[in-house]
Amino acid sequence: MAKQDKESFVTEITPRSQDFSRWYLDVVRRAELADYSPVKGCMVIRPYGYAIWELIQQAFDKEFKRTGHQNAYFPLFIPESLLTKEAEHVEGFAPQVAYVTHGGGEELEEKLVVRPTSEAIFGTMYAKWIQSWRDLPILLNQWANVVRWEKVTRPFLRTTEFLWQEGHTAHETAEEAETETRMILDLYSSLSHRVLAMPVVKGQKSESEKFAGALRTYSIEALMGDGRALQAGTSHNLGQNFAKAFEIKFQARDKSVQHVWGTSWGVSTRLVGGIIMTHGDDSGLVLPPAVAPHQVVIIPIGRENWRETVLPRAKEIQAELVAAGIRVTLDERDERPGWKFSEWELRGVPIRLEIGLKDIEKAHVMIARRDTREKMSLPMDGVAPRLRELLDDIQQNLLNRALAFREEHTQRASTYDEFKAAMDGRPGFVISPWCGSADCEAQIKTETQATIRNMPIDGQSPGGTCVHCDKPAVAEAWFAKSY
RNA sequence: CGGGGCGUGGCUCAGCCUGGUAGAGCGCUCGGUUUGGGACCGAGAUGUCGGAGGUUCGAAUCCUCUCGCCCCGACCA
Repeated sequence: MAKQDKESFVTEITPRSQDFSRWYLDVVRRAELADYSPVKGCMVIRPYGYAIWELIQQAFDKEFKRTGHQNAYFPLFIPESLLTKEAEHVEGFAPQVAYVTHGGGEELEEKLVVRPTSEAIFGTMYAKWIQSWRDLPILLNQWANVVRWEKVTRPFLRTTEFLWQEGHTAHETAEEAETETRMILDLYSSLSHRVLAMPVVKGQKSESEKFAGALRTYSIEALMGDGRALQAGTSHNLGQNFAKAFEIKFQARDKSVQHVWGTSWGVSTRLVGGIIMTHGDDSGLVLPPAVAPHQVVIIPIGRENWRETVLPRAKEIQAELVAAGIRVTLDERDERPGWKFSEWELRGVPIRLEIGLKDIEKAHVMIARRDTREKMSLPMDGVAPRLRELLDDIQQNLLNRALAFREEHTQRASTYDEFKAAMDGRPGFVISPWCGSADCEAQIKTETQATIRNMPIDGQSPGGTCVHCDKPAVAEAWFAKSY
């Protein structure tokens, strides 16, 4: 706990500048987003945190459906033999897999793995369902929990069990699979910007960072408030790797028998952590209106009998806002207004609406926006459409602010000296040409802790030589220390 | 998994070195006064001191083991 000066109204939150990690944990705890559970590495997502996740889910799910995907549900358990079918896949996930060895009081003949991801089980079922090119494409998604045994965990950012969405598709041609992979990447990027107000860099992962078993992996990478990067979503072109391992075959238009081309892609509850670390400040959470469980909180102000004098009018305004499609809550608890202000700021509610007798007399209300802390007076008449606009403005402002932050924390380096200076200086992205060698990548990581986050698809052509060695560069890579 | 730190009421922590009836602030409950930026007064409730073993007449305190959390590194959505 850190005592604050009088100007920041919240106590028990460590200032960001003092200790970013602690600040993050304080916000998660104080805003009641999540709590530690009795199980190591597993958190309980509390109602407020879960409400944010539900809004994220809704926004993403809508886009998946719009682009032709259907939801389904596949089992939590996967027979060990299935997971081991794709060699690179097993190797990648083996250290993180949890096993079920007993059931019904007896030892199982074949161990079951608790899914760390579901390519194996989707692949197995796709092999049964696909016979003809007419069965393609198959475009499925599932919202599920997965388990990966992690050594170091942090709420939302890395937990042993986490919630996510995983899309699994099968296509007739390589081109279609690549189109799907890239389309999803674009969709993730667009949702990140529009809904989470979290700018991301779209790009391809290096060979060493790609998904185990994929042909290639694309990711969206966001920059957190402490200058570290967060992988916020991945989209994999699986090629025919899983199709061959699971014998997912179909008879093509030319009568030949071929393997399907697969993709898989996912975003997780990690996005909640991304929102916290992108927008939050020393007073707590700052939520983009699109994912704020309460977009407006109404706080009645009054002396003795505010319940009689102010509350009825507050309820009318609440009804007006609800009718306008705004998520609004009225805080009529017996607490002092100042206490409520702090409490809702800590929870990141975008707009606070204060209404007291003075306001009712003048037929206006007091408004305070969370992002800029600006206060203003608005006429009661037409308050709903005005707040609607204000919410849009806050959403846009948060994105702009995050974009500006990323600009300030993105540097270019063409020599290794410049690179190291940049990494030691202002934390953030450093864009540099790279030769494509895993050795260079590994050495840079050892020496600076920075990794290649990705290589932007629409990035500039590199030119010149690798930032680490003197071989010609093959790509322009975005480096950063990452979560 | 290595290095470091920490586990005492819901939260933040004191007490441990030097063993002897478990404490503070905040929060919570009740009553009252209050209410436009985290109010005040009064009265209360809340603890197997993370867990297990040991040493001792006696352990929050000493010893051993163990579990969990945090920070820094190696692996990952």
